[in-house]
Amino acid sequence: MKSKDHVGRVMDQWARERPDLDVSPQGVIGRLHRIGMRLTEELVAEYAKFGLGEGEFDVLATLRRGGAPYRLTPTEIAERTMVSSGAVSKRVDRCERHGWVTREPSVTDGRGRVVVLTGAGKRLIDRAFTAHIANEHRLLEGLSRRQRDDLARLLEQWARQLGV
Amino acid sequence: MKSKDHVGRVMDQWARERPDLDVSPQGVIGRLHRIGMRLTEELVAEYAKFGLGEGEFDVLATLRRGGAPYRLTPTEIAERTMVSSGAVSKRVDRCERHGWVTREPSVTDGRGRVVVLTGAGKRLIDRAFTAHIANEHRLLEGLSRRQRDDLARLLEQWARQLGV
DNA sequence: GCACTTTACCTTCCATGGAAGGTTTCATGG
DNA sequence: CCATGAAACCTTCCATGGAAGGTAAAGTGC
Repeated sequence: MKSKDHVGRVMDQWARERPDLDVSPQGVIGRLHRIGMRLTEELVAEYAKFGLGEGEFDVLATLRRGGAPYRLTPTEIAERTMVSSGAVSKRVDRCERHGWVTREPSVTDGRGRVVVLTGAGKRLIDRAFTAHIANEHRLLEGLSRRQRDDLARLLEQWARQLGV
Repeated sequence: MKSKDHVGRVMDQWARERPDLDVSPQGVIGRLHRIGMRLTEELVAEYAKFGLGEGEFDVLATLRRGGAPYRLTPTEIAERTMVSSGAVSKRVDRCERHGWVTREPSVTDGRGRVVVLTGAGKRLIDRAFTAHIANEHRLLEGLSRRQRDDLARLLEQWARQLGV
């Protein structure tokens, strides 16, 4: 009989204290939350090795995976990274300060600006992303190939249901 | 042919831009992260209906599920909620200001303090937690009973591997 | 072509959490 | 018993993000 994980113990406590409630959703949501916190810690530690915070990594990776010529508007970046426009402004500020991106005026819209990845920014994110993916492989080592596929499929369906 | 979710599209972009990398972990980690962000938004919105922030909810729920007499030290709260001792200090400050908890000196340890749930705090968290669980049921509606069980099992194994 | 509304981006203010350090108290070895 | 180190909690400082509001430029209706 293997011992419970943290969330299993929490669920037992609630079953005792609030037997009127079916807390089974915590088996999914509680664990997802807790795993997410741990994963974030681990990923952020890897970004830090390259002098990057989570926000900066997100901006550079979003620009990079968009492909040449590596240009996106702040609004596009906000939509793709699920943060507010204000957060994008500040993230781009930090990237700009380090010389990883520049801001250029839009040619088609006088209000618009375009965020452009610099050569230095591209070289940095290419190195950091390689390490990032290796790190993600490591974090998934505890699951078999089959289990990862099952998990990805279940999460994909759920993500689609939630509209994310 | 169903269309891809957001993370599926991101993975396609990386496959094109960085064909040298196996980005399959993102199928799990990227989706988990994105679902986690959405879930947090939804849960926080529910807490707010009771005048609670995420931190306060966490503190009150942790005290409540510990059972009578609803007393824990700040260190215990920090361990159970995965935040720093400084964060616990501030969370307890806010709960105390609202009269949901009190701080009492420890009888056995002159350095120690004990955080105690008040009657008002217990009544509040009991109402809020009932709504919280209903909310979690709603957020899982898109998955079948069988899928939720599979998901919970996979996440439990992964959580144990990660030590969370 | 002028008012009005909308859009895009940025700035300011506030809330929150982590890191590091301070204070008080406890435990331990001599 | 005292000195030293450890533990518990809190406070301060800093980083970050959201919300709300400001500014500039488009779009729209007349």
